[in-house]
Amino acid sequence: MNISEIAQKAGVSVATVSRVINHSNLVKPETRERVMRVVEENEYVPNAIARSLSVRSTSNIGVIFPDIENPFFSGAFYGVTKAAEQNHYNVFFFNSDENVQKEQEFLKTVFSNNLAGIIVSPVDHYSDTTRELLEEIEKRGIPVVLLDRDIRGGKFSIVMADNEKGAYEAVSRLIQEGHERIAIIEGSTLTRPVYERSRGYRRAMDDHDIPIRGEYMVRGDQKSELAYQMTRQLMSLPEPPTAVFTCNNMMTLGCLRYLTEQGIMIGKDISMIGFDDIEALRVIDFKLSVVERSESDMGKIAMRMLLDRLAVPEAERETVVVPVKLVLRGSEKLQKKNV
Amino acid sequence: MNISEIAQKAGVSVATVSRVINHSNLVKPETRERVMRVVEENEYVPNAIARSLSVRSTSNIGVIFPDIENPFFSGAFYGVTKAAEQNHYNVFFFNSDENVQKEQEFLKTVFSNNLAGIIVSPVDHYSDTTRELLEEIEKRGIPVVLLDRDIRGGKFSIVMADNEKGAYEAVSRLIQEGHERIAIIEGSTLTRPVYERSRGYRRAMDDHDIPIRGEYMVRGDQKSELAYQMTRQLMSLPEPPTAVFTCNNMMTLGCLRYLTEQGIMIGKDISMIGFDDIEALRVIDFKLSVVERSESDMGKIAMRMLLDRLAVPEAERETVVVPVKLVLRGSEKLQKKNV
DNA sequence: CTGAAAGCGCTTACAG
DNA sequence: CTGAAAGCGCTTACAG
Repeated sequence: MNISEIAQKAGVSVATVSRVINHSNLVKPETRERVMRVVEENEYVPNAIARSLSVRSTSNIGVIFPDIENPFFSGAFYGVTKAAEQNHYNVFFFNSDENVQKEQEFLKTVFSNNLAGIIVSPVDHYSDTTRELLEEIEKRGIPVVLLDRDIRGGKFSIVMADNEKGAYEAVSRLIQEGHERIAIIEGSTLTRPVYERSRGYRRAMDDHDIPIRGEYMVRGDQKSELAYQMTRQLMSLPEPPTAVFTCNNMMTLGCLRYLTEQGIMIGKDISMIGFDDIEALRVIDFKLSVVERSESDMGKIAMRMLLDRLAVPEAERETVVVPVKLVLRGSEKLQKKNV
Repeated sequence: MNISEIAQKAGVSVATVSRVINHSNLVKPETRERVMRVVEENEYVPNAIARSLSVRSTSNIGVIFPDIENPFFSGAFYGVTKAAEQNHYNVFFFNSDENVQKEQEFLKTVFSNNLAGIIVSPVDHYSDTTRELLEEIEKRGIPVVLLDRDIRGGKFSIVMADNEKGAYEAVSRLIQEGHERIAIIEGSTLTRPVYERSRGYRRAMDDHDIPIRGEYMVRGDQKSELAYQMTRQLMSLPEPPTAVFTCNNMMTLGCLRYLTEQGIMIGKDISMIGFDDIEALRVIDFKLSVVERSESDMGKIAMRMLLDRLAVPEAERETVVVPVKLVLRGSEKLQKKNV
């Protein structure tokens, strides 16, 4: 069933049918009624592909995240789909797997798929190629909104958490508990959130006149496995840290795995605060203190920003910072007083 | 940059350019070379929308899952995107939120978006409307693959876990540990996995001549919150169960939350086995025994089945059952010997 | 208010 | 091996 069959059955031209289904107001009420009846009787649904080709844009947006299995991203993705659905947008999803090449492959399909806009968490803060691709996309009138991560030298709309503040408060708290030997597991510095969390760490240390020791700043890659190894490295130091701040939830898990395997008790033998809450641990009342934020809100806000840009293309790029909250549950403390 | 500009620059017709980019072999090598050079110089990428309109199908598949934040589904989704990417398919994602209406809304967009195929975990096993929509979709030549859940009276390809066996083994194990008062938190019976897990429970009880007590079979809705309440109901019974089997990971979390809040120790005061592993608990060596399966494999297999159907449309519908594994970590036991 | 016609950017029988 | 032309199903100036 296509538009010309409907036109024929309703005894009008395809132009008129098109006007009716697009709610144009230059069509006589009786005509509209007649057409609508035929449309309903035949359960006619216009072909979105043909429409897209004609108007040269779609109601499809693209989302490119590095790791959909990370609860932060699945939460943010949920927020995006929710907001998209309410506004009658469809969403394409691409998993970049923390791989710049893949990300760029996906970015190149934006044009051929005529996407209306994209939401991206770029893999590599320093990738000029990604930045150029994103700029090219914007130049062609397709708005880009970054989520959580941004990119050096770029001037894009972005929604992010108050990373530095979260880290600052977490580390300050550890200091208040009497710690000086505080480690940070950073994740690759390729991302801005990690950079800001690292800065929060350093500022907290500086403000409390605690010297920063290079061997306490280790670098993972956002994933669990490397954080596990980095934790082993930290704990093998001649003078191991007495507290650890981990920069994201997957790395928190890797760190916990090592400590658990070694029988090092969290909140007893070592103190710990992680960035991002971990539902399963909260549920069983495992005393992990965390910096938390609302993932799904971040997704909704990103979609909202995209819609705004779509409505007013020449609007200013904006930066939205969502609040974080330090939730203390006990792991920031130390029972053995060996600090 | 479109096909006719390329044709002009290369001094050939658009038909020839089309043949070149589609790897048709009826084009002279020299011509092909000349065209390819122009294509590359101009970084020409064909418009996928126009191609779709012309060939009346796309390289886009749709995925409709009830809850992307559930690690089972985000894992399966990861598998789907991975396999899709390798085969140059894009994926649309819809979150049905365990809501039949939303699911059906999405299903209706399949035609207008010219999807090549869809992968679905239907919300309601008994929804005739959903079944009819899926049948309509197949009738129009668009293959449907169900993942994890199926639908009554439908005849679709499906990939699922060996649910009954998993439940049977879990419950049998609890019985071996000496339990007779074993509860099951079922989730809505609207889904087949839950139905099969329930059957595994009953068969295990029957095989060991343990009478099944209605008050021990309670019904959640796949989500955490209701499982929490059902656990409270169970534990408030005059004769509360001594062991619990939970039918999915979200319900396991809800159940754990209640027990933890009440200070009921898992593996000490009560025994427990859940369906689906929970990474965060494994990492901290929380002794939860579970029935595990590979989520991402299920996603990959679903995509593989879809591709097969796309390649051979008249192929038989198939059912793929992926294996499950009972992983015992201690929560199946009971330290207080009050069984 | 309505229709005829061109156009969106491709593909593909058909003819040569 | 190659091109002219029709067609995919819409939208939208243009003319009336």
